[in-house]
Amino acid sequence: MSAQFSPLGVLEEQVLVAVLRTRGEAYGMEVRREIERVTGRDLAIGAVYATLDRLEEKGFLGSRRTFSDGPSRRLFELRPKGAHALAETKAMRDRLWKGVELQLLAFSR
Amino acid sequence: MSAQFSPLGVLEEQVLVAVLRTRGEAYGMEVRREIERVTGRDLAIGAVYATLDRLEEKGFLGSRRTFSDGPSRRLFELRPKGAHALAETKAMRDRLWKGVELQLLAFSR
DNA sequence: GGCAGTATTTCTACAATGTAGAAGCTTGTC
DNA sequence: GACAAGCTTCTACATTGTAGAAATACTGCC
Repeated sequence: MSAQFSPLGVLEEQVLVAVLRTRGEAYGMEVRREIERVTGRDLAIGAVYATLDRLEEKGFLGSRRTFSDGPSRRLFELRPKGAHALAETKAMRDRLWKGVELQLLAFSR
Repeated sequence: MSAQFSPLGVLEEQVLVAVLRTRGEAYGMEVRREIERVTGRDLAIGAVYATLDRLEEKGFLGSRRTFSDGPSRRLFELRPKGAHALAETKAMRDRLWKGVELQLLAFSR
């Protein structure tokens, strides 16, 4: 029997999206900055790396080192498996939220 | 200095939305069924109650017991604080995803 | 070459959230 | 009162999230 899909965690999702957003520049510090820019959260850097590591272990991300210029970086890139997880997570949530937004607004009045 | 906003967890959000979706019928078993219907996840019932409890502790939900007909239920309702957290969580994520959706599609090709 | 400063990653320890399943309570039925 | 059905509570544990300090490597300056 097939294991059912389990959605990404909140930070996992944020990190994965930030990797997409920073295409080609997706290394730890920059991912952290991107999340800070977009969401306003200033995460501890350890939180970001821990998550990047876990996503790599799961095969959602790949990484390689750069040596060329400046300090060596660990560049991450999205893998198909990660793209899939991201899409599923989003689809699941869209289904959940469908029609609820208005209700939430109505509630807030 | 004000503590920055920290988004709801995935299950926390699902439970809160399910409470909205099942207005007036939002008790543990029904919330579980609603999440199952919409997302396809069949959660252990313990997971749902643990989350409901935590959300109540935080003041995001209120609950009261029903005695009238059939087995006694614990009915939950969204509180303003919960509605606020839900809206913030959604807004933060919408900002994050803005413009990325297409990129994700492009990636999948 | 030694030093200070900057950028980045790694490590360690812990807190919060998510998960599962069994046990317990109530009500209705026979 | 024994049993079944529906719902909630409890206990124990796994995964994810969080923080900050330590380590590493490069850069420019003297």
